[in-house]
Amino acid sequence: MSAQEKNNKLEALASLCKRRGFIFQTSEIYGGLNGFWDYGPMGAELKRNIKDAWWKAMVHEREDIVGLDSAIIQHPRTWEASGHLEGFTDPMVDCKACKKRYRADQFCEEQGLKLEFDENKKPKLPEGAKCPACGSKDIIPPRAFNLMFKTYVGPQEDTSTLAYLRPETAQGIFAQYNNVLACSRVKVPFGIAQIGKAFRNEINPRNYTFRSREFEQMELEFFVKPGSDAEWHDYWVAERLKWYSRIGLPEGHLHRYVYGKDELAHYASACVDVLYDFPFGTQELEGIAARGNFDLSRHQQFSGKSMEYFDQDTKEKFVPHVVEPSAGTDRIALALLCEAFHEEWVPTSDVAGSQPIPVDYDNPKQPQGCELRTVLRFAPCIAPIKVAVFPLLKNKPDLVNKARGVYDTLRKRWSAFWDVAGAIGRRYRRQDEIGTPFGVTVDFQTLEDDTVTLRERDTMQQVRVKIGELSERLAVAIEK
RNA sequence: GCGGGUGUAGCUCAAUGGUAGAGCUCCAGCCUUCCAAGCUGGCUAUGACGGUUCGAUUCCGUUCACCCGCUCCA
Repeated sequence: MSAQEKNNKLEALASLCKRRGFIFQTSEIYGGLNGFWDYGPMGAELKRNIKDAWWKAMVHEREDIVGLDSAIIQHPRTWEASGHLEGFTDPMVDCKACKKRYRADQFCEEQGLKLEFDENKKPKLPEGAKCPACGSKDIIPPRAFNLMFKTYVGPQEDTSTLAYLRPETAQGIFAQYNNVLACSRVKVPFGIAQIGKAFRNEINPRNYTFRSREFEQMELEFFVKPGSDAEWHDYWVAERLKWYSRIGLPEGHLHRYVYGKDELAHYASACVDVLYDFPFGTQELEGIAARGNFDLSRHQQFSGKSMEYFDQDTKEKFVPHVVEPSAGTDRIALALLCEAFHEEWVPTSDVAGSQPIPVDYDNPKQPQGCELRTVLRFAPCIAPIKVAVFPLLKNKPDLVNKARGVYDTLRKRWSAFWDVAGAIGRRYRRQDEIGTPFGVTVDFQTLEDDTVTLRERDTMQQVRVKIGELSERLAVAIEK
């Protein structure tokens, strides 16, 4: 795909997302706010389905993982212990002459120098630093920048009440590790799962919703016996890839990035990123890290509370090591939208043949005898609406009443959609655009034999099904 | 943060220093026996603030947002 083509595809997708209620710019009426996005009716369903699928796979279908929902604002000491207060920053420098930008530490190392810090811990360039590209010494000094959002707890606004919006949900898990252990009767190896918002004051939000300042994480901390880290890390990488396949991101469209030893944090023994081929590049959806006992040890040190685990079987006492699969809900939502998004030319006459033709974004010309169909091919478990119900004609009360009955039955079990407006073809296409996998139409034959047509989104094929068998038939596809 | 681009209706686009248009969508009605048909009617817009001007959507400035490149992404 050419760069232009990718750009056109993302633009077409963003336009659809707004038109059909998936994603809106936040505070749009006030001109928007950089790095923040809202989800409309369809987007809210989509995200909920992603989170439900994750929770189901990680918590409900397993015996060794329990859930947690910790506060967004934690005690500030949390972030001292986690290292975010100190190290959650990447000072940058710019060359005034050639406009190149560097990370300050890398900029210095490249010329055999070391980034210095003044008495306020503010970074500054050492003597003699110059731009490696053009040799200029006219460098904009490094700007220190902590990515945590600050706020104040209570009426006083001073350093005694300073607090932070969490930059990750994980630390809430570590901080409650003892309580969870005491109440839930879990034994190592076990995990604590959490879904929630996190906040990072990114320097440069980019790529639609990909890098946002407010985002949702789905994190698991899986506590294991020291020494079994590698084995469990491999296990979770495989497990997570299986999950992506289940929600409609096949392994062929994902990539694994295995960190080299020199790229790992000093306490980590392994890290694998799961990447997806977005139109704007191959980018991270999830990081799966083996973090040793760094986090629990740090909280033990900063809180003075023991984080040791006593193994009844072996009579050993240890601080468990942890494997952390940490996924971004919004990034997965965007990946699913990109993966599902298809525009195709569908034939309206024999001139065009019978097969739909995918749109060529470099040359989006309409073939003769065709019209455009936009369709989101979501996996049924992810689709915001599972089934739409239509009476064939809206001015025939018998059809409308009969269809209404079918709708009332189906909506008790799934998110369903009722539509009587316009020609039947138009109603099908509207559902295609929001990715509804099934359409059920009540026609005149229904009044005679109690069968309806069941139309499948991707193939547009229809089969006749007894109303009484509809639910079971849908369940097979939706709830697998 | 730097450089480039773009902001007009829900979407895609047009136009103009002097009444802002179209197509699609959406809503209502009619019609319609399975894939965006047709007819009638309707709602909706110059991102924000300031300046120049008799008059600014148009020119100028500032700002905000989005896209691209650089950069960054624990």
